[in-house]
Amino acid sequence: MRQGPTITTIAARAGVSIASVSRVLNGLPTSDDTVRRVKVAADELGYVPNSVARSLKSSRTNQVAFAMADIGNPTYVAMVRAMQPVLKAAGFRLILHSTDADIDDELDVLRRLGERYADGLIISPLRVTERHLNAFAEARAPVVVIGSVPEGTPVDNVRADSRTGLRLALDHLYALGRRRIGFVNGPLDTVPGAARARAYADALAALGLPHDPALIEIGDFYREDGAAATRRLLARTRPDALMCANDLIALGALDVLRAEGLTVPDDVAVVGTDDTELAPVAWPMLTSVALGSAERGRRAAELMLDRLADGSAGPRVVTVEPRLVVRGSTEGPR
Amino acid sequence: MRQGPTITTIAARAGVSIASVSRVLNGLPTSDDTVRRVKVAADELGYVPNSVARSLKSSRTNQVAFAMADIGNPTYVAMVRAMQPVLKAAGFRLILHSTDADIDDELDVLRRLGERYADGLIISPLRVTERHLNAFAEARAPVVVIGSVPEGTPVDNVRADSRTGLRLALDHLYALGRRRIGFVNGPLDTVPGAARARAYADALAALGLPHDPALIEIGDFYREDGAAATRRLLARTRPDALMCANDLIALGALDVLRAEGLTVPDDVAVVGTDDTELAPVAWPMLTSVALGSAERGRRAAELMLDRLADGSAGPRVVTVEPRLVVRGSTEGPR
DNA sequence: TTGTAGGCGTTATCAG
DNA sequence: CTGATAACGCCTACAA
Repeated sequence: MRQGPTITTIAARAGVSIASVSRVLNGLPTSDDTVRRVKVAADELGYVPNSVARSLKSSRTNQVAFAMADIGNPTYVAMVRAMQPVLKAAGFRLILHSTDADIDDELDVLRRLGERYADGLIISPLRVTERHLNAFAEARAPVVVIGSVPEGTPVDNVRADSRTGLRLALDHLYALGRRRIGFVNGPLDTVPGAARARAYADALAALGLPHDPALIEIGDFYREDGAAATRRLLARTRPDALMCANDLIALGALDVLRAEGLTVPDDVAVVGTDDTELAPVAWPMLTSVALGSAERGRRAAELMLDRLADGSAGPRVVTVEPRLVVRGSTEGPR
Repeated sequence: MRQGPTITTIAARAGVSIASVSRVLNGLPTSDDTVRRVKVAADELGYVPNSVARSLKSSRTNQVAFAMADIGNPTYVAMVRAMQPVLKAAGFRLILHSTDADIDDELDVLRRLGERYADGLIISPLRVTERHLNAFAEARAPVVVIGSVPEGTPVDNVRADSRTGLRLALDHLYALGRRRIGFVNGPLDTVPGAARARAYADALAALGLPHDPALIEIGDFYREDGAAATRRLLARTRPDALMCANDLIALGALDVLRAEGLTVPDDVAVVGTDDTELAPVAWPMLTSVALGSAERGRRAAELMLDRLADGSAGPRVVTVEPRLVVRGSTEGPR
């Protein structure tokens, strides 16, 4: 763990100037003899270039940061997992920020971009406030947002298509003969909560089903909240299907339905959202709307790399196609 | 996204030298007037210090890297999640490396520590080879290894205690009257695979149960492999309990048992290992040996911070206490 | 082809 | 208390 050699060390050892060392190391035209001596010296000393010095000179860190609410959430895990190989292949390291969806924390991450510790930031805020929009505009490095932002926001944007996603799910339930399709959503002031509320209403309308407020319940995005919300919903009405705003909520719904002695999917079909790794673990396995977390992560990383290669293009919007993954919680037992 | 101001910009604006600016920014004794002028200028310009330049000067990056096989694995997710707040509180950023358990990749990460992009590396290799040990010795920055390393390896080390963990599990099964306790393990040339094989044998011996090779089967650490291994095992013998080397394997076992028409836990009790977030999602909920992934992550981060604060101490070994989390897959159907 | 020198943005030392 | 100035390690004109 001794101190590493620098080009100065190598220059001394090889009997050449630091400029020559730098040239050899960067493959610039140099005499064969010099090349040989430098390579030998560098090899013997186990030279590894100092990336900090390089960054200071080049004002490039080869690091990209990703900020999300909670790395424990399977959706973000899927994103990270998909970003990683893209960034790595391009020679970038990935820095992870967990913000607990705390707005000040998120703004702090954006402000700190000014420290230039990363070349760009991919961020997936649960809520997008006015302050976020300001911070996006003021950001000192390229920002890619996962989750919809208003038209005209000066960032690249990767969005899910909840609208089509819920439409797929409700069509599927309708085709199975379900007509009283409940909806257990997350908070309406979050990006996904708001989007999914609209999407549910639209899908009902498209099917010509009535929009019955008794069939809608709201909790937070976790299993316990989903369970509690489902309990409240069941206390006042009896759906034949439950659309859930994410997989954790759906797990909570399964818990409650089982506790109430209702059979899934015979009595009540259940659909989750996000198609996380949890969906095929549940029993019955959970039918879920895949909003393409992995692909959103991948696309975000690609947008970032594009942007870093050529900063001039206008803000781009990429929408990822949803897919319905049908499993036992809607298709019948087993 | 304009270029950020530097202390030079501020100095000019405040009409003082860059030295004074630096002093004010670092809270060193300065006249009130200078302080005021510098702060105003810095504020107006939205100054944010450049961390790269700071790093070059201080040879500290305030970054810690974590290398693991696959961020999709819930065990690593738990570690990352636990490291994050510890590092963040100490002002460190977290860099993530996913190596796919590729040895060359892991060695590369170790070698690149010489680039000084991070102050230290936490690594959790699935296999620890001779080359790893060499690389640990040669590393240009502090290394903390999660997973056992041989005595005398010059790194801090956080280990799980599979031995006690499996002992807890087998005692539990024994107490429930199970006597034919099968074992579905992962590859024996991995750190956890080897440890768990020994631990299983020891636990059997302690209970005075015979070590029957027919009850042991090996696959990889994934659900499909666990299912296949369980199928092979059931084809030749009939256990009344299955100990599984991780939760994914246990899920595969549940799949196969269900398919065979066997009831869990009545016919066969099932125990997983790692107590991941998947355990309480399965049905029946999975009893699992918690080897403290989160705590191992937390402790590793703490060891790293200690080490960075004071490099002189000898290599330390921390062992995390296991815990058996009992759920429906052993205790009876709810 | 090679070496000298300046600069990336900070911090820290040293005179004044 | 303050300002010049020299590092940190690297890259790159520019000059030889």
